[in-house]
Amino acid sequence: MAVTAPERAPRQDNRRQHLLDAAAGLICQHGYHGTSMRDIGRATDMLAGSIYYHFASKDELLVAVYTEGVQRIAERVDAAVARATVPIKRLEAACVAHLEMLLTDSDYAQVVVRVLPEDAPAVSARLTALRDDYEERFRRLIDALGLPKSRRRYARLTLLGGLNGAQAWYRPGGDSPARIARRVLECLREPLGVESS
Amino acid sequence: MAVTAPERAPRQDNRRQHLLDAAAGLICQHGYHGTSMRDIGRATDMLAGSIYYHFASKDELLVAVYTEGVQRIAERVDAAVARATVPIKRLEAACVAHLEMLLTDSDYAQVVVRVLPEDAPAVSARLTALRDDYEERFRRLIDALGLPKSRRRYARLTLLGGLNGAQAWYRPGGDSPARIARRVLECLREPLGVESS
DNA sequence: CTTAATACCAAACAACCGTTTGTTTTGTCC
DNA sequence: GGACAAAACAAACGGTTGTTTGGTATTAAG
Repeated sequence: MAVTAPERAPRQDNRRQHLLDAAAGLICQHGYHGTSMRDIGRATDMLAGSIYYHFASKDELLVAVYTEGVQRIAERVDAAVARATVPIKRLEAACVAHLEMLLTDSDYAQVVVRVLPEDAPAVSARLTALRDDYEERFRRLIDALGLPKSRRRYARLTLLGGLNGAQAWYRPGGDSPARIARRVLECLREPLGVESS
Repeated sequence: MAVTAPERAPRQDNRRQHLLDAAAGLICQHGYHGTSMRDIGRATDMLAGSIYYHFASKDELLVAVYTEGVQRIAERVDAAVARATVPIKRLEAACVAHLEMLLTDSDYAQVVVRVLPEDAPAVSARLTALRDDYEERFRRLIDALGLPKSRRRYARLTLLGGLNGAQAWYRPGGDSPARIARRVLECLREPLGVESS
């Protein structure tokens, strides 16, 4: 084999990660429209214009944060799920990992839940696809429970709605994310049951 | 009693309502930061500056929309609840009314769920108070079910999370809002139950 | 040492933002 | 019809937005 082009090694692009971190932190605090390129620049000690060396546009920066968010939370959930074998325990592990990331461990994950795809119309389809890709995991976990098919869809949507809703009211002093996750799941496992019909 | 000042009748201020309607529609579509005063002006055939005759600021306009949103959805929910007597049926009626308003009948209600109070820091406390005031109804409806006290809080949060989450995935062609509401509530009433622990 | 890509700065761009000001139109009462 | 407030316009304010452009150190390979 001929020695192919040596391809000069690029400098280690560690500022790009710095940019993503700052963007994730600011966007999850102030929302997408509430965060300006200059805000992100200030947080990374560079000028707003310089960001365009790393990302083509603000929308593309959002897509990058979103992508990393999905990847990070998916990784953690997958690892947690793998540690259990009984289907309901696997689902519980997923809920706990999901909420721990969402509420305390990752600004990235928070961006995925907080930023609506419609906030960036030019890339909304890609954002939606990313989120769907993640939520697919929960579909499979719930399928494994053996519920009647007609109930699976709503079990998933209610569960995720209940979990993600915690973002709106969670405060660090109260119940831990893991406890919240288990109690929300408990709501779906133990019937409200009282007087019938 | 002396005849008090006649107080010339103000013109019927129907443009104010027009403004509120337009603001509700635009904000629920594009979010608070995604809607400009000029957008609202365009939708009401007036100039952005003219809006300031009716509202002191953009934030105050949001508060007005929010207030009307809470009032409208609360009215409808209260009326629906009053038609039933059995506690679980009263809760079901509330869920159905809530989702019908949220998904099809009222841009105002959608604003209340979609706009985070932190989007307008100067008035966030007032927005939060308005929302809490509304959700208090669900607390009372769930209290009436006679659940153990420790479960009431999470039942409420999971239920509202599940219902409001529908805003993210609902599309007019599928299940009706009323059906969605009943199926979400069903998720909390019928145990997921399968293999135990 | 030359060459060239990397990774940034400095400055400007046009467009838009929420808001204010002064003026004009519109409607209603006496 | 003259007075007067309500309700709008027209135009600007200062500031911010996302983005572009041109230049410039830094680095590494040939």
